[in-house]
Amino acid sequence: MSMEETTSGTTMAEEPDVLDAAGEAAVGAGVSGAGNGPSRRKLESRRKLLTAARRLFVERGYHETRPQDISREAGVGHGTFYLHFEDKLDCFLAFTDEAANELEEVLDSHLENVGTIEEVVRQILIGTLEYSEAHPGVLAAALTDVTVLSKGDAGRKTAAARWAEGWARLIDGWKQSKQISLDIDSQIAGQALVGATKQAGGHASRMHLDREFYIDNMTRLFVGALKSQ
Amino acid sequence: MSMEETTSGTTMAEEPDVLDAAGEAAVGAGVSGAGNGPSRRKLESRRKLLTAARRLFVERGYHETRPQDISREAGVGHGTFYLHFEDKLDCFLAFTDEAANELEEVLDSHLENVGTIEEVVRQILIGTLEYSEAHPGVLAAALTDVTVLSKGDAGRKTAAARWAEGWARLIDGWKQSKQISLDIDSQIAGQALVGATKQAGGHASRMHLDREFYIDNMTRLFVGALKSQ
Amino acid sequence: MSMEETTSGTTMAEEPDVLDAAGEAAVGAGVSGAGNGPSRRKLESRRKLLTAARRLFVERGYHETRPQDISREAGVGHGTFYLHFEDKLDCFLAFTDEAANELEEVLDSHLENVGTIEEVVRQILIGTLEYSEAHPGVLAAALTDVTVLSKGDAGRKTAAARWAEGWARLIDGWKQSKQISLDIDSQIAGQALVGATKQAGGHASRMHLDREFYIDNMTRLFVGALKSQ
Amino acid sequence: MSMEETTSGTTMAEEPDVLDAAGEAAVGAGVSGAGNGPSRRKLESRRKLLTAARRLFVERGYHETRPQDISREAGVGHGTFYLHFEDKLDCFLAFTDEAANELEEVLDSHLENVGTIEEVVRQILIGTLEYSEAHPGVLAAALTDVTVLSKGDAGRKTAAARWAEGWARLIDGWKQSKQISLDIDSQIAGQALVGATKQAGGHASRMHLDREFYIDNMTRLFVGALKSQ
DNA sequence: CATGAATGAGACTTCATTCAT
DNA sequence: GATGAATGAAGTCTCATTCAT
Repeated sequence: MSMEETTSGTTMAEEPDVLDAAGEAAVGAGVSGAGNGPSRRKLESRRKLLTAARRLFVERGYHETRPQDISREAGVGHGTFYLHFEDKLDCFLAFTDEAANELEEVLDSHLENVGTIEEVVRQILIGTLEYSEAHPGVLAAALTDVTVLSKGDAGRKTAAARWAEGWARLIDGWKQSKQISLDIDSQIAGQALVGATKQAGGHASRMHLDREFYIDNMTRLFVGALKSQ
Repeated sequence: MSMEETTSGTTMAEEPDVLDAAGEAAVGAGVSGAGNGPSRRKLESRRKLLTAARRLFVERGYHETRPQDISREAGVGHGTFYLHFEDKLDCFLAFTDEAANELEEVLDSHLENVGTIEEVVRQILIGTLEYSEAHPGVLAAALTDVTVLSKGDAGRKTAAARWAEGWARLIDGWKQSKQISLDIDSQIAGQALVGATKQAGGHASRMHLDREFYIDNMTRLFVGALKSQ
Repeated sequence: MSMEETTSGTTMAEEPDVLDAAGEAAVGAGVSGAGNGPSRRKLESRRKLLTAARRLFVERGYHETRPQDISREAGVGHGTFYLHFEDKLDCFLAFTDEAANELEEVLDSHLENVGTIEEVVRQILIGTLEYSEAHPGVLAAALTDVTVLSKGDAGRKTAAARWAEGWARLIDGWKQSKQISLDIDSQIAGQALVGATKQAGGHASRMHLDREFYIDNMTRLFVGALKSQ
Repeated sequence: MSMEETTSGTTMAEEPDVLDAAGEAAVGAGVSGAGNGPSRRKLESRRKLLTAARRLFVERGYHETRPQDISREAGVGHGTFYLHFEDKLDCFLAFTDEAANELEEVLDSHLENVGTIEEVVRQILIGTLEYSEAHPGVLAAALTDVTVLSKGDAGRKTAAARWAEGWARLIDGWKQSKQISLDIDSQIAGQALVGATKQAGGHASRMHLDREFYIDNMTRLFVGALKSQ
């Protein structure tokens, strides 16, 4: 399961690819050389903002979080926010993207050397649960649907869409290897599994369900759904 | 599958059981006699507001709809809104409740004389799709999660919760009649099915998927999930 | 010299045409009857805002005056401003319009029973000066050019344009009655006279020039210009 | 007609009188020897900024132009702006001054070997029009009144004031040589002519009036005004 | 019961200017 | 000298709710 990067209005490498080997040797005025990406300072600001944004979007939700709250939480000036993000939505999508990347990484690591459908499904559920426990509320917040809000950003993919596509790719693989019926539409199934995970996961978290119990149940449901017929 | 009425800050019969026998009685003082229910005039206002609210919540979403818009669309004064609803959220929940009632009615009618699990599942999906086509966007809007927003209304049940409970009741029945495994937790499964329906339904609608294709696929997935093991 | 009303985004009668003869007899809920213009209360708010706007636009200029300053000065809430004016520019144009109307009235009263070109010119200058002394700074502020700022309001006429048209109409009359040369273009001359008045008037005010001296000089210049050839 | 240089917060020769004999002398420390004027590098930056400022002030107006825009348009860093100008107003006044100098030069060249009042007036109008056509919008922008904005710069003369003084000097000359009446106040007349030119010129430009037509009309008006009585 | 004007906290965003590099 | 990231006060405008009529 893999999720590709989505385009962003203010995309930016999360970390400088390489720190200037010898910054002080730089050509002109002692700043960084020409053609460099964003400076270390700028990246630090962005990181602070993104961290603060995550905390607040998770705690309060999109609509209850104001850009100036994010700035204050990040310890930077109000205006700095708009230096790094076009607007509030751009910031939210950056948060969403980051969360999707992190989850993807966790899931990828859980999927090494895993064979059967059941194993894969179980590992995805375990990975998701682990991520949820390590970052409580992040997935729920990142899956918030803000498509209605988008104006020009309509092109940017939601976390849910990315996740559904990941499932769809797995399902297509299983169809090709004849492990599941060709009658299953990978898109529909992918969407359904994401929706089920989101809703049931929220329920499990609210109800403090037993971890094993939840995983076992969901695995059974998902495998049953996929292996149907 | 049935969904009970949820409590509302300003609950009120959706339709007057009986129209005032003598309309002119309301003209004079504008208030009907003591002990009476709400007057016809008041009910008409509420109906106009609720109809307008539905249209706007569906078209624009919760956050993009202002009470003033609802009042104008309803053709009543801005202040009238607050005679009928405690606040904007109360109005939204009234809309949500109404939609859930309508869907429940449709589903109930689809479930008369239906026997096998597969038939039930298929009829629920068909009923849901029919409702969605008759009232485009209403389900998506009604399933909007506003739990973050609720202050004192935390007790009111969301449409999704009501729907999940409906599924859970069905599942418990199937478990009792040994049609499906006792290992399936009805709460988890109910939540999962609702989540899957919501997400995949939105996908199908966005993609204009073929009706039969969607129903067949979803039925297979759901039945497979429930009959697993 | 007369200036017609220009259209406004939020045009509104300055005063209620007639007060309801018997307001308490009104049909419905005891408010004003159907089809009425704005209520007395609303007109009072608008008046307070317009008076405050005038004072501030005159004292500080357009760019240095904020809507919330106007609201505070008017003693109404910040939001009330936007109940009466689409935006700051709309408010400025309302001020501008009002000033033009007032000046027009003064000039019209000065132009009754005035015959020769010289008399007319002198009376216009005197009237303008009187208005300027009665309302110091208002003309200068109202003649501020904000055309660059307008977006959709491009159609609204500036005070300067209205004034220039007034001159042009007079000039056309003099041409018809053969009092001045047909070679004079009334539009160009009208614009030139307005520009001259504005600039020289500002100078006179800044320098505290003697009233008679200023009027005599300007009259001579204007009459000379018009009677040229 | 001549206009003297006005004092500026960051006055600086418009062009280096002599280019640094040895450009490489500036490379090393980036600062030329003690007692030298500004280095070539600095002057180049200032020129780029002033050129960009002119374009933007003309296209967008004072308030719609931000120092950052000017810097970007000039291709220099945002901070560089403040190395060359005290603030935005200082930059605007530098632009204004430059435009006034250019116009003055054009007018001076048009006034060589010109005798009669009518010839002088006509040549001034022609020169102004030529300048306006060569630099569209520059005069209008440079005549923008920013006196309200000035804080400590109250002493700096506006372009309009300089221009009016030019006219006044001419008028005083004509009075001395008895070509026009001694009753004409040169200050008032100068201001009036500048105002007339500004307003009517704007009108002509907006309406795309015929060049000859405009010049003829204005000449007649101005000469008539000056020769009055 | 109905109205719609009024409210004011607060939303999002900009921008002239400073300052560390 | 030059840079551009950072700043935060200030700007315009909105909107859920109240209240006088």
